[in-house]
Amino acid sequence: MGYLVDTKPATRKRDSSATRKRILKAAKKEFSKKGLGGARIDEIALQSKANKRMIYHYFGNKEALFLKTLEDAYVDIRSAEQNLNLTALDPEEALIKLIKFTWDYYLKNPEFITLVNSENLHRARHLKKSGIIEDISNKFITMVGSILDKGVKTGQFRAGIDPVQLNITIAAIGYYYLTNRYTGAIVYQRELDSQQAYDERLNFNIETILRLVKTY
Amino acid sequence: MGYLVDTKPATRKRDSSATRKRILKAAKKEFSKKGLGGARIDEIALQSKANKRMIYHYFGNKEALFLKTLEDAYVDIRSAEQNLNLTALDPEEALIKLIKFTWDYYLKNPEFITLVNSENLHRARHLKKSGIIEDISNKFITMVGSILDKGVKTGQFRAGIDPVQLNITIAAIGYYYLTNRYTGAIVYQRELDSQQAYDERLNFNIETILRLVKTY
DNA sequence: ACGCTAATTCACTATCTAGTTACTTACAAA
DNA sequence: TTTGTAAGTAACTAGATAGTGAATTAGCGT
Repeated sequence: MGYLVDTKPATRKRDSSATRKRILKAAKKEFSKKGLGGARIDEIALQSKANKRMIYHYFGNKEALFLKTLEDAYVDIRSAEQNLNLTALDPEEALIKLIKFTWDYYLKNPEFITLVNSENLHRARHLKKSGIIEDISNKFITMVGSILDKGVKTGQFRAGIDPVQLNITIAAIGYYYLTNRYTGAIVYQRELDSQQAYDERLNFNIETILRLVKTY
Repeated sequence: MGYLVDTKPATRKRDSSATRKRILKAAKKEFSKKGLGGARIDEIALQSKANKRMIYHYFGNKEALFLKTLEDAYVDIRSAEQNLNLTALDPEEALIKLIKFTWDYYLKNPEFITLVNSENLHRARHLKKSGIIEDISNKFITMVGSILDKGVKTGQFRAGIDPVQLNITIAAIGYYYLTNRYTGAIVYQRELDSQQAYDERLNFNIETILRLVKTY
């Protein structure tokens, strides 16, 4: 009866990289849900089905695990941005694509926002120790700068816009809406987390940025 | 020698309202610094020089204390906004004044931002139970609406701008910059928390909003 | 088959932490 | 001066929590 027996190679019972991944996945969820202070190592161990001892073995301590989680989050968004290939596009289209991408990324990866918030609560004291962030951020900053330059040359955009301020603004109008949609719904007395509300906000954001940069 | 003795009424050794205030002040500091999960009741007791038992006596439990802290923060910013008397001004001036006020308030009351962030991490589950926020927010929302209406009548502003979206945007471009200035300094590789950086950001924000609403 | 190394487990600790029980004391009204 | 009440204190608990010591075992190269 051997021919009915599962013959695929038994999944490794010992697999450090798989365990690391499970831990990081669970850590991302736990830290983003409860913040650094509220997160529990025992919960991460439980959710990742890893022994708690392994967390300390691979990552050292809670704060180091938090930093690694954060670094991974930044690496992920920055590499997704690079894949957009914005520099090849018409500047206005490139800008719209960037706004949409940023919005969609925040919407589909809510952990990114809450992790970053948590880190800012601690005044970036973990990220300051990290070397990798600066490297991956460099390309991203120059990208928006070259979109702006191109737009100025074609006469579509005004001259003299600070690309860093623009970048911050593009992030801000999406990020703030999404982080604060829960208290926002109470303060503004309006449903902010339906698909329709999201669509309206994205359109408003595109208009905000285009009016800021375009020559009319 | 009696005439040199301190004759003013001895400060009350028992003063419930003073104790409540000390507790709330310490709670605001602790919650805003470490978030709901990271805050420690023992630390609040220590900083407020109140016995821990009094915290439970006056506020019930940690989460209820957090809610009260948050409510006070909202009451404070909303009443400050009311004192601006924006409706009497020229619409463009009113808008600029609101942008400046919002920016300055966030800058001078950093606890507001971190408390709101903490509450949003918990999906506003505390504020949802609060009745007072909706009441104080009402006037505020209509205020921006009437500034916009007035501006449309005088021909200074475009018609059809959603006052809630505008409001969210005004908050966003200030709030995001300030919450995220710590990770932002690393990502954008630029000092974001100097007085000069603040001034530049405020000017950029005013331009962003005016370009969004004005007819040219 | 053997033995080395790294992955994994288990049991443990010291400390912390939200919340409580039971008590003491200051103040003010009578 | 007495006395009821509310303010305040101290000591405690039960459970949680980050982190560790030491043993066990799976898989790999030889």
